[in-house]
Amino acid sequence: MTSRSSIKQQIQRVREQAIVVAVNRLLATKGYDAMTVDEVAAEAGMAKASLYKLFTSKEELAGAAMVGVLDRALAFVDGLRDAAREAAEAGSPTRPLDQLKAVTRWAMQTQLEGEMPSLPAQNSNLSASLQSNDAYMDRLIALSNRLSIWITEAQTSGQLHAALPPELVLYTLFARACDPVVALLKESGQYTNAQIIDWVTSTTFDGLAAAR
Amino acid sequence: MTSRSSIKQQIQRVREQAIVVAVNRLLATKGYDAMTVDEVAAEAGMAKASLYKLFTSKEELAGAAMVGVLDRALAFVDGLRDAAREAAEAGSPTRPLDQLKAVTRWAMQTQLEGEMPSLPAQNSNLSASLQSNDAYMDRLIALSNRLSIWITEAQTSGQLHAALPPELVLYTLFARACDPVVALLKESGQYTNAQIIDWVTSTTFDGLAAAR
DNA sequence: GTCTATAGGTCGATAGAC
DNA sequence: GTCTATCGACCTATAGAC
Repeated sequence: MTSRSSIKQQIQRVREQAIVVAVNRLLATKGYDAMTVDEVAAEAGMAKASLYKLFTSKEELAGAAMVGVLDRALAFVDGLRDAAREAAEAGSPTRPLDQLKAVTRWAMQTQLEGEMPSLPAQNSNLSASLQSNDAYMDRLIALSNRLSIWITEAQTSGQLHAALPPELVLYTLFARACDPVVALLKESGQYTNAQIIDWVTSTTFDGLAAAR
Repeated sequence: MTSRSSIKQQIQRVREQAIVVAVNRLLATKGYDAMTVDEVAAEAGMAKASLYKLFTSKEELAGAAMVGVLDRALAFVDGLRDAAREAAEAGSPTRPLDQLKAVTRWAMQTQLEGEMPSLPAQNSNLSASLQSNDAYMDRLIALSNRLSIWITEAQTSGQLHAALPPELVLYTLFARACDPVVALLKESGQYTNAQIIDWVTSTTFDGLAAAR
């Protein structure tokens, strides 16, 4: 009995994952409004009715995809933190500023790979739905907290402009994660991904102006 | 005859303007997808059918609003250019970098006033429609050209990081004109518009990192 | 005021596992 | 035979277009 139910649950998990992967790609390529639930079902290889057994609305689909990226971001951040801890014990501490840069680069890489889902900034229904989505909010807050620690440390140690509100720095990092500039440079087809990441990271932290 | 027809044309212009103003505000507040043509007609104070006599599609409405902002941007840029010319003749030249900063501040101010229409980055139909809209493309190119002159000058004179492709700088300025960070800071309600503009301009040109 | 297409959301028939 | 997962077909509201 338990094994039967466990197998069913496994199958269900697999189908859920197929859906989330499809949603992630569609959100990354077409955006929320242009994405239709029919497309999601088709790309996940099942009927729309089956999809609606697992997710109750289009908004919930978006929420699940966002939970997915936030989990990946948290895993990356925790990896960085652990590496920094080891490095510190080995006598070569990591600067918080470099951790923030690494996260930024990870986000841009994800975007360049077409794996960064992005939602419309202005959509009150969707925003409301996300804000009442506990799985999403927990991860968003967890990620914000981890980043805020590095931001504050970098400001205290004079690596980040201390006059800026930490909030502004945090928002800026989130905004750069889906910066249209990255997509525009990629579309131009003239630059390598590595080049794009270097440049946009550089403008984010050091600005457009020449070194002073 | 001619006067009657001219009056009709005047009325038509007024109605067109009412529509464009409505579209501009709706695009700035709700975005393209959430904006309905019914709302536009209601806010412009006319029946939807009348609206469709003047604009043949929702995409054309968006195009007209974009032409509107681009015209305002061009007017602002030309004002700056003329002022700089006079100042130069009076012996106090203006740095191209400061011109670019002024344009950035103007764009953020416009956004904070809820007058910056913004379109979804990813919407192939809309993009295609805009790219075949001559009025829009002419102005976009005109604005890009004027900004590119300043960008190149600022790079040659060492005010802007010369290793960055001018294209990247241009894209970044356009992106900052509808930067979500501005909206987020405004929503937090903790800062004045002037403060927000100063901070975001500063991060755009000098970055998040502390002065080197 | 009407038409129509689209897309979010539902339902009942079917099939396969036990 | 029952139970349940699945899916094609369906419904309906909305919004663009005339």
